[in-house]
Formats: sequence, C-alpha cells, structure tokens
Amino acid sequence: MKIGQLSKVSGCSIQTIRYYEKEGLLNSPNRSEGNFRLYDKRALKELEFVKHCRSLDIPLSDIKTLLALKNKPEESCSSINNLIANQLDLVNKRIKELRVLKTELQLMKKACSTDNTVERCGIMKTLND
Amino acid sequence: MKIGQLSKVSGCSIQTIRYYEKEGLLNSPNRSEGNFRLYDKRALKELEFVKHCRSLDIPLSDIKTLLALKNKPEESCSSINNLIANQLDLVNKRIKELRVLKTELQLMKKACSTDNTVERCGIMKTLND
DNA sequence: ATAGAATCTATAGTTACTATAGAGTCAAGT
DNA sequence: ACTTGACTCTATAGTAACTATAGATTCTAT
Repeated sequence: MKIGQLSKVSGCSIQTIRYYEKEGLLNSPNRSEGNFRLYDKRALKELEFVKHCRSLDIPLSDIKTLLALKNKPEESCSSINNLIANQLDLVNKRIKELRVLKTELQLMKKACSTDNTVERCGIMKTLND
Repeated sequence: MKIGQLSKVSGCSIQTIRYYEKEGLLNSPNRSEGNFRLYDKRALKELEFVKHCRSLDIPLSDIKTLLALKNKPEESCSSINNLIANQLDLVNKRIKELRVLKTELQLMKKACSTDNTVERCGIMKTLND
C-alpha cells in the first residue's frame, strides 16, 4: 500500500509518517518505479507500535531505545521497566502541577463572576499579585 | 538595575527577559551610556505579571491580550473572564488525559515487575497491542 | 593597564509535528 | 493521445517558549 493508505489505516498523517522515517523510527520502505513508498502489514505494525508509545507521551528518543531493544530479545528488559517508571513519574508530577493550576484558576474565576470594567476585574487584581 | 539583577530578583533568566522584550511583553527599558538595559521597580512589576501568567500556563499571546487590556481600565473585562475560563477548561482536559495515561502506565508497570528478557517483557508485550 | 565579569546582538537548537511550494507520477475519461 | 485530477515526492519554513552559543563591547577592580 502507498503512504496515503497507510495514513488512513493508521490514523497518522502522511507528513508524520515521513517524519518518523526520517527520524529513524520506521524502516525505509521499498519504493515503486515512480519512487512512491510501498508499505506492507509489517510496516503498519511498526507504525502502530510507535503510535501506541506516543499515545503514552513517550518521547521519540525513548521510542528509539525501545525499538533497538526489540531487536535484542535476549537482553534484560530492566531499561524498559525504568523507562516506563520514569514516564509514570513524569505524568504524576504533571498531574500534581496541573491540580495546583486548576485550584488557582478556579479561585480566579470566582474572583470575577460578573461583568466588570477591567479596572475592577477581580481576575486582573489577582494577576497583579 | 541591570538585567542580571532583574534576573536574580525575578527568577527569570536573562535570555527570557530579553525574549519577552523582543516579543513585546515588556517595554523596552532605557539604556545606559554603554547600551546596557536599565530597569526600575515598575519594570519588575511588569515582569512579575508576565511570570504569574506563565505560571498559570497562559500562552504569551494571551498575556499580550491581558497587557493590552490593562491599559484600557474602562473596558469590559469579559474577555479576561473568558480567557481564564478557557485556560481552566484546558487544564481540566489535560488532567483527564493524564489520568488515562497514568492508568495505562501503571498497568504496564505491573505487567513486568521482575527482571526478564526483552522477549518476555510484559511491558513490551502490551506495547505491541 | 589589564583581567574578569557582565552585557550586547544575532543566530541556531530544542520537540514533535504541521504546512507549504514546486515538481513528478499515475489512473481514468475523452 | 491527451488531459485532468488525485496522489506522491523532496526540501524548506513555521509553531511555542524558551535555551545555548559565538563573538564583540562595556564595566569594575586591581
């Protein structure tokens, strides 16, 4: 199948697919006579792996690490475990940060429920603190 | 005070201060004979306003809007209210997304608690789905 | 006079894409 | 055979909000 088809079935944009290839996350596919990229089911699987990792917010550099490990089935998987544990830590940290944000934003929202002038806006006042 | 001093008291890096100026979030300060930026307390206040907004993850473009409104004290503050409400929505959405992420990452972590080979790694298996 | 610290401008790099321009390829209709 | 439209190609620039660097000036202290 050509790149447009792969894009449809995978849900990744054409540009993203080409970008992943350039970044070394996907193998360079065979080309047609007219230089079009030709993909098979295996390529789709590879792309789906990357997509799944991205849906977990795993950075491309880490995905590269994972892909390299996939080719070394005999090695220890401890670095995979670490990678996921770190990702989980990051997510937890970010959730905490966002909760703090949420609280302050909610307070601000309450500070100016009615329609005022800018001068009297409760939100603007809190922003000046 | 010079930019290094402002950086210290504000907690913003020197580059960030210059960047904010270039982006029009800070007024261009007076310069010394040797072309060094000279700031006063007012400038510090302005920077702190920007910093406070950024701590709420408000994008620079929105901060510009807020700064413009600060100079029009008679106008309605409804756009300020909207801006904060939108920001709150964004934060709430992101928190939800991250909770989903967290759940999946936790499941993955459990899937491979012991030290295995890559081939048998429970995490790698889930990533292939 | 000079060494070291601080500052200046301009430019490039970061992350993960998205968007665009301009050219080439291919299948279907006339 | 020709042309139209859809698809693909490469290369480049743009996005957000900074951070980092190079090379030149300026200032301060000895």
